Amino acid sequence: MTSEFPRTLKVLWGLEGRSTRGPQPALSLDRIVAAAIEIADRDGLAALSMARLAERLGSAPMSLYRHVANKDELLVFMQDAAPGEPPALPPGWRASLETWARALQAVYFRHPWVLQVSAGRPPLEPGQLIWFECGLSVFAGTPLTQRERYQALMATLYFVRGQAHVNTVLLGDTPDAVVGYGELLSGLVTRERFPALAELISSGEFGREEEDVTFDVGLARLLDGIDLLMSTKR
Amino acid sequence: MTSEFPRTLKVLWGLEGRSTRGPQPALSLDRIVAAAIEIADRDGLAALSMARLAERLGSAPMSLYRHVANKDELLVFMQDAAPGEPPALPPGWRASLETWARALQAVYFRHPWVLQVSAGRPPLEPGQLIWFECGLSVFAGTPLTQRERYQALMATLYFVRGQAHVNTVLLGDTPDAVVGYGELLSGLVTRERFPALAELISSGEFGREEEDVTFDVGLARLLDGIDLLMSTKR
DNA sequence: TCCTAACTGCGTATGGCGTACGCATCGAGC
DNA sequence: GCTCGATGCGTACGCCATACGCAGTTAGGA
Repeated sequence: MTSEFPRTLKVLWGLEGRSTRGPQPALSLDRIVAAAIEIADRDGLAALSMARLAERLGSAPMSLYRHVANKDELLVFMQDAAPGEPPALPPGWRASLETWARALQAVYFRHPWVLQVSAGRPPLEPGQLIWFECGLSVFAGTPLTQRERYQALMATLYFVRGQAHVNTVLLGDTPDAVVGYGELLSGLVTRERFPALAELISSGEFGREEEDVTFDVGLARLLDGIDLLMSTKR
Repeated sequence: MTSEFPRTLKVLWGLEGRSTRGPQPALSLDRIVAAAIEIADRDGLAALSMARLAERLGSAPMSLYRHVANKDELLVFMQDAAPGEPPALPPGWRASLETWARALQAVYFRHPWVLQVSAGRPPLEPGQLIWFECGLSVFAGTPLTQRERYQALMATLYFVRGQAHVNTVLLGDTPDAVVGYGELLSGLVTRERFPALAELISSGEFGREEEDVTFDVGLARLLDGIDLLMSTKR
């Protein structure tokens, strides 16, 4: 039955039998994945090459392929390991879902490259499913149907991923790139072509916040909407 | 004043003067960008190489660099051109914002690679600002402050981008990859380790929808939340 | 005890990629 | 007709993933 699983999944779920023959391995999958995550965290996914990874591990590039089928498989292993354990949930669905969303956002900010790897299929890795399970458990005891729970969780996931993607992958995590943005923008935005945008800029409330609360405000709106659905069913 | 703009922006906003000297250009920026978008649409961003692009245009790879500084600049030009014109908005903020969100979603589904290019800074391209302007104009006449309008629009943007990213970039647009997913999943998900997930699966309402309405349902929840904010201020 | 077979590490080589550099050619302005 | 900037592009370089095969190591079976 487990023979129909691809090799990658067998390894992830610990279904792979291993013989003890041969020399003591100097490399291990765990060491490789940990080092790869370190590189991707610090220098970005583009800086992660098999050569650089091998260099950091003190081995030759081709040695990695004894433990990893190819770079894509390595990315799957990294994606599975990066999120770690989901958070402990407080009582109440709303506080729980907010906790889940903030914890997931923290994962994406710690490991922005996770948002750049493509799985090509729905998640089957244990690291992904644990988070999915944790998110679903939020709705235990609520009047939502199974379908509605799934939809509410996916809406939250979409929002969190979108926010993290825009603020880490799209814009980069360097606030240096934003210096001079206001000047460039006002040099391009005319009141005739961009009336609403010009009004936003001239209101002075655009980008002037000490801390970006857009995530909090948007998440609160989404949770309000889910709460409204729940209250109509009680 | 316009001299402080980087070359890329000057070209995009039509601020670049061009001399008429020299031979008739066989290539043009528009042709290059259009062909690049075609390749990225059909075969994905990974399949877009300068060599392949030149081949499609019937020229040599290095000829492209007379019109484009490098591949990153080409991606910026593509990103600016891909969205096209924003939609015409119906009356009413809610219908307008929903129209804007659906139109944006359609853009991301037509050009999934847009979600994979990194700008590194907030948007300054005219093609991006037009959509931003259109989105902001939705809130004209509502009681929301400028900051609240910005936050509501960004929340919608996050949701749309997140949904599109998960369903095109992360999962791929090939539904073939989903066949056998349910079998693999139920082979891995045990009721002990994944109680909520197991209940969702056994409810039979997981992935059984003829058409995925998760986007519509989630968007409705978010709009409900924005509506609630608005009604408290009236 | 020794053989054998599995397993590890890795050197070499190939094909693709982005692109720096420089040369030949073209054609409008003087 | 000369000039000078613009265009097209051939060559070359360094980086990338990785196919292939060889050599060294070690536990289990004879």
